Amino acid sequence: MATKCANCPLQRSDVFIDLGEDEIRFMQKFKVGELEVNPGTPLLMEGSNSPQLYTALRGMGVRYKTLANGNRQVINFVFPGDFIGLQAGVMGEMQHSVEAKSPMTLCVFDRSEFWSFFKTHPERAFDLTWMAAAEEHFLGEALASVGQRTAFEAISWALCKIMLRGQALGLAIDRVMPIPFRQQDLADALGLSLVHTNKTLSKLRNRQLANWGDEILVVNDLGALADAAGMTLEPLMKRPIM
Amino acid sequence: MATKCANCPLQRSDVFIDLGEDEIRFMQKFKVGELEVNPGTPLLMEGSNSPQLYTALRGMGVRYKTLANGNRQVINFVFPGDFIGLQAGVMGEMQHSVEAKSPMTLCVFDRSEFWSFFKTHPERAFDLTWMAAAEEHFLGEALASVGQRTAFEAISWALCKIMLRGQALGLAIDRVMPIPFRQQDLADALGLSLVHTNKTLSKLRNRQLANWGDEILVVNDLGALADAAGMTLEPLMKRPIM
DNA sequence: CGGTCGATTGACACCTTTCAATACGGGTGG
DNA sequence: CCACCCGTATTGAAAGGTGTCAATCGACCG
Repeated sequence: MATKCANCPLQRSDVFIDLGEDEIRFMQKFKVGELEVNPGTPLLMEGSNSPQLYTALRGMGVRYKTLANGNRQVINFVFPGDFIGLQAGVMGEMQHSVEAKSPMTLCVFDRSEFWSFFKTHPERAFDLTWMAAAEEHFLGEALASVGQRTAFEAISWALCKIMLRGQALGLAIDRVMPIPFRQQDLADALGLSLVHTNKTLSKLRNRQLANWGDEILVVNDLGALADAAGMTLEPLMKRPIM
Repeated sequence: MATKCANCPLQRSDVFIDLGEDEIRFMQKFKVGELEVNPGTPLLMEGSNSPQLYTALRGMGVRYKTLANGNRQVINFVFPGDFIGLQAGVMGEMQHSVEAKSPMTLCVFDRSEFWSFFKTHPERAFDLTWMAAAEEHFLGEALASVGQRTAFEAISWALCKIMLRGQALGLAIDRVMPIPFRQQDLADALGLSLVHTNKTLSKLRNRQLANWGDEILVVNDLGALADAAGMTLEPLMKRPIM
């Protein structure tokens, strides 16, 4: 049974901006179904022209690009509340792929209705643009991490970011957060080799900054981790959801 | 005297989608003036809440972030037609700075009118979202370059990208393009040291792939350069302008 | 029980960074 | 007109962070 938008589980989290009644009705009309997938399932492929757009309700995944030489660049990690397919919606085709890394539940929208966002619901269109700008912001930070930080700092930064989102979403219970990613995913996100990523993770473990193993991330002192990353902890902004 | 939108020089380039008459009238109302700046002038600062948004009419610049350790990450290069300040427009404040690297002419818009895009001109709002998505796409590619390519490949990629845009915009005359950037700018964009950037550039020069010096970039064989970068040359999409 | 996947480790090669020094053009003040 | 300073580009040498190669180990699974 598809979840009703009125009962959207995401609305319970206070990192998301509350939708008005009218907006909820509109999204409900827009929603064509719900999708449950297993880890490893590809949701969108680079170059594809998918008729479907998604909002992640539960579970996690990765966005990535595959290069000519076979290398993979993980663009970022997908968490509940993330909108998937914006590029396909506005530009016609995806520029990266999206794959589930844990069991996921996704809200499915019909792309052909996409334009009606702009025509009839300007607030929703604005939210969409907001999300695009937020993504641009994140990618700018990621670029700075990959470009300017050492492996140690970059990994600290990434784990910090993940934990922050996890806490905001209620996925982290008291500094402990389950994450389905592999070390290779993190390595591909930061442009590091798997081996070096592994060794750096164990260094973080030795220094009691972060402990990631058995699909579980533990961070005792977020502040210390952020220091190690050379970043400043900023409170997350409230975000809209689709 | 400020240029009239009806005579917008950008509209002459065929990389940009033609605006309808109504749209031109609307943009004209939105436009509050024109700004001419010298190289080195900061246009927007990270964290600022600028009341002004811009479209680059002439000249080039850079977007960049400054990290806690003082390092600088150049997010990308600004060319004519680029919209500057989207983040401030939708999220309230800029997440990166923008600085002119050559003399620039900018179209100035009033941010307080920003919302009217969405309320009264859904096509314009859509174009804005399109541009945000395109930027997201570009940043994804940049991330892949910095993360997965060697210095030699990354620099080839960057010069290729620059030349492609230059040609599309008519800034490149027969494989020759003036660019006001410094080697340090490119180094900061790709996460490389200045010294290594310099040496890699001279390697490109030796191999007759690209010659950048005296503020001029010469690329004889774009295909060969793209090969060196391990990228595939794709025709630029037509883009909207604001 | 063999086979696969992910995590871990050690050794070694090498791409990049850092440190230093030189060169060259443009601007400025004496 | 010349000395001097500053930003940018170049080069050489040495140090070091990361990548690559290889082997081991534990957990899960048919």
